[in-house]
Amino acid sequence: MPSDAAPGGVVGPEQASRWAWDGTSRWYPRLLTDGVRVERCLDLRLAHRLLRGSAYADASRLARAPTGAFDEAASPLEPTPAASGRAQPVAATLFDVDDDGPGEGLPGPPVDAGGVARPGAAACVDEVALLDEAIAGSTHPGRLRLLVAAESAGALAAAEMHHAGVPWDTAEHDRVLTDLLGARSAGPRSTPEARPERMAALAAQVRAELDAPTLNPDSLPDVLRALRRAGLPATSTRSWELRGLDHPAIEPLLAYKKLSRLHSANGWAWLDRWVVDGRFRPEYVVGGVVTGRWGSSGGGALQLPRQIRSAVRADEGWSLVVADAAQLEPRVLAGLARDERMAAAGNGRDLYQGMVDARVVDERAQAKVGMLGALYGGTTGASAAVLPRIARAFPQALGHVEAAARAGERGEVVTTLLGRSSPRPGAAWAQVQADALDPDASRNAESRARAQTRAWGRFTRNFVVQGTAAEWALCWIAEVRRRLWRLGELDGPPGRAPEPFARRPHLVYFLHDELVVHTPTAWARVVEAEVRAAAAEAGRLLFGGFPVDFPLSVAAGRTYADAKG
DNA sequence: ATGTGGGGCGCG
DNA sequence: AAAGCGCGCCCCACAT
Repeated sequence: MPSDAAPGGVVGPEQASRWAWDGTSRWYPRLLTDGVRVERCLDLRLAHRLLRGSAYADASRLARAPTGAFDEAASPLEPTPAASGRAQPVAATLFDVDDDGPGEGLPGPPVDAGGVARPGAAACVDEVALLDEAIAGSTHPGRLRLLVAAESAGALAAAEMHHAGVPWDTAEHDRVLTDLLGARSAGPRSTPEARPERMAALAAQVRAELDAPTLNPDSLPDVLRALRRAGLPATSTRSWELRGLDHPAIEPLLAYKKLSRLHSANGWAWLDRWVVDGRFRPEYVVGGVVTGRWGSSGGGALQLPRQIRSAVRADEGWSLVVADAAQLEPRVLAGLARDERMAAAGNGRDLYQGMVDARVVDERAQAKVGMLGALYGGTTGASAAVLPRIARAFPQALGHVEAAARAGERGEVVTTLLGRSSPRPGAAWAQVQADALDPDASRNAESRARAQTRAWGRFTRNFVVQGTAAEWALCWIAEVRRRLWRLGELDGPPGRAPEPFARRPHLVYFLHDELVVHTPTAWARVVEAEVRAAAAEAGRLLFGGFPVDFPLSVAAGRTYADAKG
């Protein structure tokens, strides 16, 4: 169906229809371009990938099915040829569903299978049945339904954030760059002359101090050679290693590297390429990370350095509400492991401070570093030193991640709360293990195998926590999205945000445990309350009545930097 | 010329 | 101060 026949009557919040399509990123952008917002969907590709890999559904027909169209990543549709002035046919299939909440049921039979489908409307219908069967026959149907619904809702949110864009103050960005880097150079790109003023000056200083007139400070071998020639025991050019060296070239070199990073990653070239009409529009890749976190492609959306966050600026009369979940991963672990003492330490307060108050550790910093060590599998330094105290205080929680690590070391699969399973180690992994078992194996082969085993254990240890935290975050963003839309439209003139968000608070940025809402300033307090309520709801969806809470730090401001305080 | 891999560093 | 997890992107060096 052409986009002007897009589902006018089926997308309002009072409607209960759900799109089932082979890729939200493929179909939703053009609906949004037409100002159409979809309340709910089932993303068949995302669901397929999740369910096929889930240990909860490993006995399903789906788990044994040969790979097919739904195993590949969704490719975006070709842009509509401008000349035709018409949208391509929509291949998604519309299903009628009961008015149940997310996770309470997959769509029923199709009532409208319109248009040309790739992989085909009929294939979509079959796929829905296959997925439904896999869920129904799984060990945890409720969890998998929730996961599929949350992942699909996340895909909608991701497309909407791309559509709305992050409001960007180009002049402020330019000011920051000029401030730090000095005047922009007029020299041709990819030549030393292209370096901004301050970078060029620092480069000259480094060359002088190292007596290396042609040194390129961007070249590792160059820098290493020059440092060695100056009698310094450098083995790399990592900042923290350089910091330990005593030589007049070090300070300008470190300063150069810092500026160079800003210039190359988020400098004027980035601004020209990624900010259009005052909006930064990154591509989010839902489920792009093994653990279920989102990835991004283009513009480094998930690595916006603090230095330039003052350039993220709400439109006139609008504000940014920035919320982040405090100590999300340890709290998720407390819920996952049903560790009541650990949950209690974080109840209504900073979890790390709670650990000090409960005399688990002496200082907040110890709590933080020790907890990170527990989550990541740290074995050295200050982290390892406090780990035993944390293990004594929270045996349930620590036992949970230890068990995940041991399973990984045995080459087994581990699974998040809602059912995302870790990949199995690859063929290379097995080969290294086999080599070590060979009677003639060298010391080297054995230690390589041991190191690899431990590394995979650290991966699976972290997987269950990071992955479940990602599930909490998906539920959070899905709830926020739903609640914001329910607030309705503000009276008065539309803002600069594109329809359908011109008069509505809307999500513009998401970063693992943090989100940003762009809202008319008059609504900032309301938005804040909704974002908090959504976090509480996410906790209930994952952990039911288990008493673990998820406090947020929330602030409103004109810029991202202001709101972060 | 173009692709690939590693070092390095930004984010959580 | 980093380490222990997960990413993306830059530059350079080196392969083709």
